[in-house]
Amino acid sequence: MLSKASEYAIRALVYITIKNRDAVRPGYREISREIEAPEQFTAKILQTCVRNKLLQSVRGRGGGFFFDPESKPLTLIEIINTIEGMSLFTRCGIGLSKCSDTAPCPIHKEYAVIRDQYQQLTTNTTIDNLADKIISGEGVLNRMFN
Amino acid sequence: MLSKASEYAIRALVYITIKNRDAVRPGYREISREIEAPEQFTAKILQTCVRNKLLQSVRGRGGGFFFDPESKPLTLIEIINTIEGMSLFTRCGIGLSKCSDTAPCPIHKEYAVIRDQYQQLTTNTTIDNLADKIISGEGVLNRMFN
DNA sequence: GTATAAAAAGACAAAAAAGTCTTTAAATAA
DNA sequence: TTATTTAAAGACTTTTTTGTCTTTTTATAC
Repeated sequence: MLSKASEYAIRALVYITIKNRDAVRPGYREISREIEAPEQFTAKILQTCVRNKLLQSVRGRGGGFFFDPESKPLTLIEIINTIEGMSLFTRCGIGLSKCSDTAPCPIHKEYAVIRDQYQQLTTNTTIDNLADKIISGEGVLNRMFN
Repeated sequence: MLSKASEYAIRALVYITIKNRDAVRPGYREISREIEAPEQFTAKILQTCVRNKLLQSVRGRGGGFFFDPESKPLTLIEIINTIEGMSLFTRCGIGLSKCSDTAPCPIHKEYAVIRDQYQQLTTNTTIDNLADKIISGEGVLNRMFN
């Protein structure tokens, strides 16, 4: 299960993407309100994204967050890795420190299948994919858009 | 991802099962040592299991933990539910409070598939299944058994 | 230039999870 | 009966995660 920080990050970045498509650069107040996440905590998470070049920002009047239109699509796994690291995709299913294909825990194989599927999903899904679904009405972020 | 408490619980209960098959009722000191988990924390987790009737114990000299041989096989999901609840199997993939089939988050369907597979795995896997694998040498708990 | 509006930064606080310590209760062996 | 061994119980501590508050920096508008 993702940390709250990762969840907020994904929701925030989807929101930013949607607004950017209308040439708007939202600020963290608006973002946190719309994705229903704590304001300052959202700000801090977005700072982390900016520091790690997943996202850009401008300060001052009329500032806000935005994506470089030139940059390649951002995958969920990149965000997760930035916010909480990769342990979700590497950790043993029952917490053995030295579980591996050669010395597997008794649920290793079955767990690895599921864990790898999740890794595939987060690798193949981009923030743009999610934004598309919101805009097409296939999915919901929280509030409605207009 | 499971909490550490759930991981320790599963490992401890597998260990107890294996020892019980040799008519031995291990204590929490031995258990925690063998599964490489903190001693008192393991004791507390086992207490929770006993209180919730997943497991039995006897106090005093020669006491320890054991399973009622009459009781039906214990599944992983029962243990997880006892230790940390079911949120792992119900929570939205990006943390939306009101994500559902009718108002799905943009990754709802794909995430639900994986989450349900994990639920199936933990529902269909019993502590005995894991113990069997250890004994047959297909899997490893941590130290070797003899 | 000055006021204003925004993100950045960092210290701080609260909550949750993980882990420890000490005392009590219960069972057995002697 | 008494000593010993074991689990139970509960208070306590530490660490991690989550969240807040205050100040600083930077950009823009006037």
